[in-house]
Amino acid sequence: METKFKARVQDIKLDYKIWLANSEGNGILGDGKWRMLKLISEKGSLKAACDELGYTYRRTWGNIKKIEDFFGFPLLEKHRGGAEGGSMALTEEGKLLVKAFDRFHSDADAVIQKGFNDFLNELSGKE
Amino acid sequence: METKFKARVQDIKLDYKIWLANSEGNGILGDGKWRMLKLISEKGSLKAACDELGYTYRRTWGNIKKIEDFFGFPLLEKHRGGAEGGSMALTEEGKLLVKAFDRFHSDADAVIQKGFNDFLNELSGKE
DNA sequence: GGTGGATATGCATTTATTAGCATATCGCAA
DNA sequence: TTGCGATATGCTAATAAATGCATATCCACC
Repeated sequence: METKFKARVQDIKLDYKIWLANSEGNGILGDGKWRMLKLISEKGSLKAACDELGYTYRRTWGNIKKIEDFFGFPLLEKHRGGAEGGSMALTEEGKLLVKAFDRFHSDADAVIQKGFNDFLNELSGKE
Repeated sequence: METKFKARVQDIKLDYKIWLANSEGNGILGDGKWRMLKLISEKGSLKAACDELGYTYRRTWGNIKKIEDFFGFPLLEKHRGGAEGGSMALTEEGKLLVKAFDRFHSDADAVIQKGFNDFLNELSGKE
């Protein structure tokens, strides 16, 4: 049985976000900051990562501080000065956090994508 | 092997949102609006539902309009006037949409909760 | 035919987010 | 020892989002 939804189904996109929050419900680490951590690590530089993603250095720096304040230890080694001006790299803890979130996220991606397909089928009346 | 994260793990909460968007990426229907639709249906009234959830009538009305504009047909039957002042009830399409999103959401809830537990264990160094 | 209470909608105001500017610090290399 | 480029941080301006009025419309019931 077809439904009125069928005609619109191909225009429906799915989006979702997962994030960690503190006990007051304030966001600590989510998709955006996670991707940023990975890119900083890859580039070895906060500035370079911000330039690539189009984020402001100021804001991203504040985000990193929030995450580290929550955990109570640094996720990034920061180096100032030198020929290159400075650099950043993930600490061991930073690497572990990114790796764990990677796995979490890719598991969630798969399941949510499948659930979305089922959802669209159900809307269309295919079951 | 224990990690520095272990001491903070019990303070990490998980939150996530799933929503449908149009092709421009604008949000159409997400967790909040979905819950609101269900409550309107339950109460038979937009005003009563807003009062209960603490949302403003003005804003919620606009949200409903956005959803219906996207789909091109109504999800709610609206009645004005009468002894009670007016009422709302889900249309057949509205019921189908809520039901499909219900299933989608509960599937996602289960998997994400499990993924989060695994994530915390991984952070703690339990594997 | 007037009342009450909910739907319907515009608009001004307040509040929260984000962007952007300015400026200080650091340390290698020329 | 001076310059360069990135990290570090305060503060203000611009945007976006939500709130809060105000007001009109509708209609069963008395």
